[in-house]
Amino acid sequence: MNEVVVLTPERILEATEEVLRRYGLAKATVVDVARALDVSHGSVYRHFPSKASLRQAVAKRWLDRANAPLQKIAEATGPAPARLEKWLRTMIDIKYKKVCEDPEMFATYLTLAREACEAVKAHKERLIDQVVHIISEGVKQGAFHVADVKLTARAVFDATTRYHHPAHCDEWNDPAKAARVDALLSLLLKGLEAPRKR
Amino acid sequence: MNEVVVLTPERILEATEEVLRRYGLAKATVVDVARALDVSHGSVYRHFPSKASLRQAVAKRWLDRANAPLQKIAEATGPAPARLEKWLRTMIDIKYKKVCEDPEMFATYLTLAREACEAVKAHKERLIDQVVHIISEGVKQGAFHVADVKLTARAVFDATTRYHHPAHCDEWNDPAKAARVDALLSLLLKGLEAPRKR
DNA sequence: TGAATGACAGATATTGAAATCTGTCAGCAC
DNA sequence: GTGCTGACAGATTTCAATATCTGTCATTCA
Repeated sequence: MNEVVVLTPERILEATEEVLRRYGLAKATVVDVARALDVSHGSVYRHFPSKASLRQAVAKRWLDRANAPLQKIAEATGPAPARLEKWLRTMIDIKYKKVCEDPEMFATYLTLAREACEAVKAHKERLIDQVVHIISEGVKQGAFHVADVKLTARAVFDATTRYHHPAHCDEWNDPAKAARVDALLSLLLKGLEAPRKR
Repeated sequence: MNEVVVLTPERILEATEEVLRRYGLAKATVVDVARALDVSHGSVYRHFPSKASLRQAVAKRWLDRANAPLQKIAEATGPAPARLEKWLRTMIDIKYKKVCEDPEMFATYLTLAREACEAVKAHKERLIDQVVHIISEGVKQGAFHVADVKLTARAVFDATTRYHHPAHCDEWNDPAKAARVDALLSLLLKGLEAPRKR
């Protein structure tokens, strides 16, 4: 129907990511995004009220993409301990791969995420809900012995911070990383599986 | 003997801390330090080869002071589980108090620590050695069941990162912090105490 | 009528000249 | 001789003028 493609938020986000990739976070301007789309920068403001909101939307997209594979694991069936371990390893892997593949883009998204702290909070909550889901199934299965599932899920998430929080990404190249992750996960799973007494 | 107090590295460090406190990291200059001591800035360079080395020395002093109370706990006697818990809680408290009492100074030391990453590494190693010490006593006492003490000590240290690493200090005001720390420590201690099978 | 434009004001970033700082060293004082 | 000074060169930071960007809106175009 249209020869001229309509300007949608989706297309703008696409273009914004491209511009961020090319120019980097500091140099990327709304004018650049508009130029990439061959429209005036005023048009971009028709879809996003501010540059900040545009950046937030990009951050949100990124977080959503990172979330998808984890959601799948959380929703799967089978013994909870193995699933929790897989979930944690996958989260650690996703972050590690992101930073390896394109460290500059990772740094860009990191700063973006800092700005969009509300979106990050929501993202974290979703992740913790997934852990809650796995752990509560583990309790039902009799594999885990846990007093407060929500609190414990947070504890598991917190305990692995060192390996999934971007603040620590420059330590993810430690050659002993694999062994250290193994030790940590083994300790956590032992703690979850131990009959409760504390 | 001397009416004029001699210029020692110790006095220079003292003055440097004072200058950092007054002017902040960005504005503190070697000239300021010299002025505070009422000497020429050339004299400072007689004791420290560069501004960077002076900063590193200040960072090291700070880390050493933070280390002292923990060292004491590690060297104490008694049941290892309680001692480990106390050690971890003390580490968490020390950091929290530092950031509460004087957030600006904390930020200053944080940046200083970033620059002196070698000193920080050494500091961390000392801390982990303390955890190793406590855990290995726990194993001797039959309270802990652990395959690789060193690796497990690192795992415990890593697991608590969220509550002692300065990168996360802006989340230390969470009202649920106490409950979350409790849950985390309880999980870790359960993991250490559980008969090993993994 | 509804999307897009482009000129505009105020905010933010860049730039280059001037000021300040770092690090050195010949010389002074004790 | 030992420890300090103060002048100096080169590096870094500051500051203010200039350029660019953000966000708005009256106007255009289909």
